Amino acid sequence: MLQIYNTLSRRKEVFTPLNEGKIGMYVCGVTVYDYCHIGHARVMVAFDVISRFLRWRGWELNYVRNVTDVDDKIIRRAAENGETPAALTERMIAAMHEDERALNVLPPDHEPKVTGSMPEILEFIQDLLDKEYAYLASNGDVYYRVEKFVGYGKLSGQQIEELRSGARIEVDEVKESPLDFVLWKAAKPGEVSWSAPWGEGRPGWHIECSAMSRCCIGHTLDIHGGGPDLPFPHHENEIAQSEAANGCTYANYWMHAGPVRVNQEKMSKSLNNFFTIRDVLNEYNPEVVRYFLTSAHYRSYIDYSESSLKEARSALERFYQALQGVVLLDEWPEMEFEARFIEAMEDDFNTPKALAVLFDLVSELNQAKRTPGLRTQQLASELKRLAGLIGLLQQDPDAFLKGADKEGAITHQEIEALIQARNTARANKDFAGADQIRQQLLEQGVVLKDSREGTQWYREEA
RNA sequence: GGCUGGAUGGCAGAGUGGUCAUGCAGCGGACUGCAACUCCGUGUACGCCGGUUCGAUUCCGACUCCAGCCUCCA
Repeated sequence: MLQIYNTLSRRKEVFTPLNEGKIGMYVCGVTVYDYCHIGHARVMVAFDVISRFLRWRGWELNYVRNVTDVDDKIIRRAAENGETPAALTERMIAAMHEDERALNVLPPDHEPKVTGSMPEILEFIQDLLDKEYAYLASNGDVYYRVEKFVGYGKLSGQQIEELRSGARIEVDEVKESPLDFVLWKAAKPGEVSWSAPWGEGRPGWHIECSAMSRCCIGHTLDIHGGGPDLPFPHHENEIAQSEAANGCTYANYWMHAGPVRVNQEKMSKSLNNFFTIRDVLNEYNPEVVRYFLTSAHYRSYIDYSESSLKEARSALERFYQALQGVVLLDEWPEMEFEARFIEAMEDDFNTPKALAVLFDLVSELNQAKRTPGLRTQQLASELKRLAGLIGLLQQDPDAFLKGADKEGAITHQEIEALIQARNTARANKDFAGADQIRQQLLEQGVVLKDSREGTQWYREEA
């Protein structure tokens, strides 16, 4: 029985989809004016884990994640770079896909863009105008009439009176109420724009998600997800738009990932304290990053630091050391680990709990390895299979542990040659010479393991 | 100020009304020529104060502190 924490009710609820066996899931994606950072990676990985698990459990999932490719920041950045907005967004989308592939994040079923969804957006705004939930202001903007929507603030627990008293007073106010938000921005000279019955311009931020989720999934979403900063105002505004236009519940389960922090502060573009995914991947194996993001529950905050990445690396080393040298099977009997793993995952996708099950499996595997045989192979096969359900441990153990040859670092070939020299020394009982070679390799980050089958090695960091 | 969360052993991080989380690091031992890996063993953990209870880290209330949102932000 799957339970999901619903931001709307602030508790775990038993998950029941609208249509039996099928799930429509919409997740707010990225505004593509810059490279993705670790905060983005967290949302990508969280919903990747969720979507993989839902599918494996037999649900037919329609996973939609949008791309925001029209926005003030994009226009500004493109102008700074001396390129067109389209050229900028195209580059950033390609980079995003590259980052995702590195992190073993599977693509969503649909990835609609704002620029590709203009008819749906115009239709949606027209709906809201017709129903008088929207109005055309004197400057050509179209706004949403927030105070007409009963229940505004229900997702984030906001009271409309509190919001009103706290609202900023803006100069040159053309809105009926300070709470109203923009659905359509009238075109400024020289900016990209589209024509609409009410005038040239471009869509506001929130309307795209209401429009795209409606056309890709339907009036009611089973799951709507996103980052930690989205419940207010973005998702609140989406609810207002969609429920006013469609006359029914917008989303049954709201899921929000927790923030990534750096030095006790949220990592964000506005604080400029972010690490891009590609920066981090320069230093760490992508799976280390994925493991790091999976090692805490998706809703809790997580601290990005060198030590937490190192720890993730150590944990993965334990997994891969256990797997190393074991021949995997195609078939093997069922094991109790699966039930425990599923139980953890069905408890609001509790990956730390699921990983603890895998560590128990490793412990049993290591014990079994003392008398190698079928049991060892079965345990190793089961480990790789269960870890694969959340996108982990699919690399070749040697490839992970030894790492690829890098510029300026000692190569596989050089390492193997030194190991041979050392083994010759050992055979001649020249232990001082052998230890000198070991020390030499250690200084380059290479650790040796002697065993009956020969000398294994791995890099301390990859 | 309003709205949400959170406080667990050296660190990371689950969880539970009364016997084990788990990982990393540490310590002792086994294994090893020495190591590494691994195995065995090892740690007065649950912010503070009250209450409910035979019993609370776990339930309830107050307090303190921390974070997120309230402005573009995953």
